[in-house]
Amino acid sequence: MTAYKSYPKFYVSVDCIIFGFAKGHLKVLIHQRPYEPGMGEQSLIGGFVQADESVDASARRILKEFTGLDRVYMQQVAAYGEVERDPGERVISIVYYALINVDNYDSQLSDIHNARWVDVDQLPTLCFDHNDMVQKARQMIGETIKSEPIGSNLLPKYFTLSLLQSLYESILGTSIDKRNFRRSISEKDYIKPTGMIDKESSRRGATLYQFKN
Amino acid sequence: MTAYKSYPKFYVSVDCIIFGFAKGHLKVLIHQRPYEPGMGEQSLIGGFVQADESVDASARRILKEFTGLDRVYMQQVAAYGEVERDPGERVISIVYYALINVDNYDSQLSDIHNARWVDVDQLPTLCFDHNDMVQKARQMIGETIKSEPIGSNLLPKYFTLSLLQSLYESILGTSIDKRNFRRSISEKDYIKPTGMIDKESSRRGATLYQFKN
DNA sequence: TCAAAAGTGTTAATAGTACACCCATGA
DNA sequence: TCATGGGTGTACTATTAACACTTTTGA
Repeated sequence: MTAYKSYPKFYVSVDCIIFGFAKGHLKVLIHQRPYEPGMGEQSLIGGFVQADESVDASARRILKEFTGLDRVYMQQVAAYGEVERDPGERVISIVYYALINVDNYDSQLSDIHNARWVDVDQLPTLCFDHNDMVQKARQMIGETIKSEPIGSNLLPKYFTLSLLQSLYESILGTSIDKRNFRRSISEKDYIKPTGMIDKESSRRGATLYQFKN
Repeated sequence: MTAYKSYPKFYVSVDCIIFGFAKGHLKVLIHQRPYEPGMGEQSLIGGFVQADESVDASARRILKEFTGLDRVYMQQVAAYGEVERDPGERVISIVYYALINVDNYDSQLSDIHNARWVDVDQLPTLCFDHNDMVQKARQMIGETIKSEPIGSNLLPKYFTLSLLQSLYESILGTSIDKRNFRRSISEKDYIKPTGMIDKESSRRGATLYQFKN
């Protein structure tokens, strides 16, 4: 037996900040909250931790419910534990972000939940503390992308250097010099040219790259 | 009313990694776990979140119970949510670290709880996932001290540059060149000389500094 | 022929690293 | 007088930032 009986228990939710990259901008998947309190307000994708699953597994389950995706790059952001953060009942939320390829998920699932992509720089007011969560997650990916090739999770298999640069610019919220960017990327040795040429986005055509291994 | 009734609730604990700096080494305050499961095992300082307090407030309360200290520099580390992490019952733990001055807390309180300082590089095996927690927290302060003057929380009011350097070395786990260290610190402009001389730690005497404002 | 995106090097500034000797003092 | 920790500067290397023009091609 344990000595825990005298302590209170709490609902524990998981909120997922699902990032995607489309039309040159970093996007977040949001939907309308389907239940009270705050029904109809804009909300991150979330759910409650189940008794038999770890919090990490809960985040993976919720992501799969909304996207059909498994084995996605996810990281914990933080726990949010203010007493009144949910105006209905006390809920402690543990937040994760996920990076997905917007061309490669089950959009029927997200449609069922009325989810939509919104530009991270033009987020509407979300319910509760969800805007804070997005801001923090965005800072985290900004730090991470400086040292790890997490862009591979957001881009199509083949991509041009210009697209890759626009991803970095969108995540970091800065503009980057093209020559400096290309040099720093080539030094990092994450990507390799495929020999294929993309003719869609320019007349001249641009070399298509892919992430290594 | 809320729609949450069908979801399970969980015990939520807070574990505090209380860092101090003594005898040239970064230390952590640990004690023997006072209840089952794992009674008598070495453990971080922890407790359960109460119904009417935020998780942050819970961390502050626990810190105060063990040290008497208020208004301490604390940061959330992460939430730990594996199903079996506590072998007794399901407990989700939210971890914080705190930085305190070892000369300036109520050691009677820590004595009551049989707490003791151990070198972070010589930690015994702690219960559950507590060693993982310490490792992660230590990485965090290593990152933070590179850009923020958090040393002010760990050092006495007046300190020599040698002591400050030994703090950085202990946190980062590296040795630092004395001249390079002094240059980088003076560029950062965190500290100022007091004009006082410390005669304790050297024959010649060393200038005592303090953190600005 | 021109608009639009692709591609390509050099220089300057900054930050970080390596390295060795003299000083002041109390025991 | 000597052992101990205090204090100081310079050269090299690596990283980052600034900056502009030519190429290709489809419309």
